[in-house]
Amino acid sequence: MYLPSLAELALGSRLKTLSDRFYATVDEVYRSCGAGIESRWFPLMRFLWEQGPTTVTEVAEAIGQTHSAVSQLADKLVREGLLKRRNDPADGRRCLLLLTGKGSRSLERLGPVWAAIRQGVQDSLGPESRRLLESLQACELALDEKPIAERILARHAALTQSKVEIVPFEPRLRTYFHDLNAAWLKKHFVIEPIDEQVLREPEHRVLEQGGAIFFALLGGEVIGTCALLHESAGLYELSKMAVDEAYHGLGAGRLLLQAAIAEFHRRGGQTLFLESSRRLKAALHLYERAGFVLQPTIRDGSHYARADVYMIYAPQPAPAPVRKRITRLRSPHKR
Amino acid sequence: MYLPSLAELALGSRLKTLSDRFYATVDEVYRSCGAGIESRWFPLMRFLWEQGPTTVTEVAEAIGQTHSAVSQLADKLVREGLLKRRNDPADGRRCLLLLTGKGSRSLERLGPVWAAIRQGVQDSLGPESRRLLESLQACELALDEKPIAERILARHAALTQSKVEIVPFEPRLRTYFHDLNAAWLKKHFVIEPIDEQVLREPEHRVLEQGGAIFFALLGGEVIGTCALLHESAGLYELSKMAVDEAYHGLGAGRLLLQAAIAEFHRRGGQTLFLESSRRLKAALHLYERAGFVLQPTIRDGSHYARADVYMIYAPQPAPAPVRKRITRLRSPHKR
DNA sequence: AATTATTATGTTAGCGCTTACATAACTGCA
DNA sequence: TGCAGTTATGTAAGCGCTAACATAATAATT
Repeated sequence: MYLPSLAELALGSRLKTLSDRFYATVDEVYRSCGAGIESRWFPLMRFLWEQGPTTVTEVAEAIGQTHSAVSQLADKLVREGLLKRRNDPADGRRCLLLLTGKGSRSLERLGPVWAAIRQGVQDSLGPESRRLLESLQACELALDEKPIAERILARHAALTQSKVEIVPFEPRLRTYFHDLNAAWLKKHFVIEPIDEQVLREPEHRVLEQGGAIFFALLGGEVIGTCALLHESAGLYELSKMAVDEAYHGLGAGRLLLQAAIAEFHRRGGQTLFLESSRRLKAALHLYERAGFVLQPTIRDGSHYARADVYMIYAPQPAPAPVRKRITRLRSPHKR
Repeated sequence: MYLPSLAELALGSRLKTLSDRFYATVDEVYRSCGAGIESRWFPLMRFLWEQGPTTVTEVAEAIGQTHSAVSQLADKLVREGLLKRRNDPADGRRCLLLLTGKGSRSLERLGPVWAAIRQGVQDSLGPESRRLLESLQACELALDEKPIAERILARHAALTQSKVEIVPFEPRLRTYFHDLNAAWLKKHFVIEPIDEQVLREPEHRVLEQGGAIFFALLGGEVIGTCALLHESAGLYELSKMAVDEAYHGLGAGRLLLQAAIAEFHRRGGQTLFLESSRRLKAALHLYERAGFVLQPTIRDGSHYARADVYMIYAPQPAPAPVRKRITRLRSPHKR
């Protein structure tokens, strides 16, 4: 699934889809049971059933819709013979909606169906059912309290001031090194044993071997990381580069690369390479712009099963030296 | 709010509303930031940005939409100049969607906006943000695994077999006596001190005073309750009647009333009365059908501030005696 | 009483999406 | 090789809802 990776950014889309699925499910049940009503009619009809004749606007507020929606739905239900409209004697503008005998009778027969729906949903979702309802209510309250747009714009104003900051490894950030990398590895490939070792013991596997690790911070939050591995004298590997997907586009990747390259120079390195995969288009683009040059072969003795791209850092316009032994490019895993 | 009381029955409706609110919020933010894109375009564009040129169907699957929706959205984005369509050389049926330069540039500028959206949502929802996302994912997985409609229909088949069952008080059910009543009290009124006492200590306040309590069970689950209070010699009060809103329509209310009335007779009671409120239309209707008759006055020395209806059990067609002292009917609380 | 707001509702155009269908291109098997 | 089935996509009609407007009744103010 792609949408979950976008977290808060695609909530509208996911909620809509889920909503449609619930509507469709309930409609299927109603059809199977010969209920004679549709899922979208339910809030209106149920409300009238409980509360008796009610004006359009009151219903609309109760069921969280616009008055237009209620008015139009009412027209349709009148045509179906489930509803009547009646003028409010006390106020000529108002229009009372009330169930007809047929409407009431339809609902009265639905008791067992509703119970079954509740139980069926609970069966399917388990304890998640309760949690979803609680989250929903909390969100509704939060939205009512203060429009989120305000907070977002405030955050945006703050963000355009603040910059992504690059810091070196600290023990308390170790877990981020693992989690940020595990996210993209799991999404696109699998976590190979060598990955797990490096990610779990960065001090031992990276720092003590003469490498370095950097983190990208935004407003104190860790949003990305990358490692410079010391392979052998003068030979370094750029690896374990990861930026939280929700924070792509802030330039964190570019800054991490720059930091790693600066460190490579500071340590007097001679060759800096990286291995990657053609599937990671955005990353490859980033590497190119930072001065890495695509090699026509994969690296001899590659560390990773997923590697089908080999790049060498060569900031000068002159291309980096090409290795003699030519290996056939592995084709990317076909989906 | 009315919809939350429907719990699992109105999920579609609530999710839809929430979805629309998120869309609207994000659109407002995009407009304020001059982003030049709309919230509904985001999943498609972001996906193309990350993955490069992709066919319509692949995009549709990734972002959880139909191919038609993607195709139509693509047309619109092509008109906006953000997208290009290109024929797949390898397969003449396919159509690759890819961002134009303008499209890519629009997205590249959005990094800080996305970060602000994430942070803003988290600010507003607090820890609920994470919980909502987790619940969402769990629901999506559950729906994918097995269609809920099947389970609901299975439950429905079982329910139409099984019946609502009425049982007397047991200590282990004490909490239901409280919770079921607290639900409607809180929804329509407030919990008065006398309510709290009776609900918290039913053994002391009801049973030991010569009263009785009944519960309605459905498939072992407690869905309703009601109490018969012993007021004085021969005088009983029907009170604390509550049925879980999601299980209205199964006849639990009627059965509870019948049980209480039978108990009243068994104990040789002479008068059985109840106090209620005009706002509880459905309940009043139920009382009438069970043989209670509306009195023109409220009860002298009423127990409850919310009471504006006084009914006496008089199963014969002959009306119950009317008290002498006439008190003005309190008008219902105007909303 | 006359006026100006406010409130309640219906109406219209349009958006986003779906379903159902149509069409074209590809695949596999006899 | 040819034909049936499958796959990828576009198109049309329609649904549910919204925003924007129109209208009428009521409430508030002068």
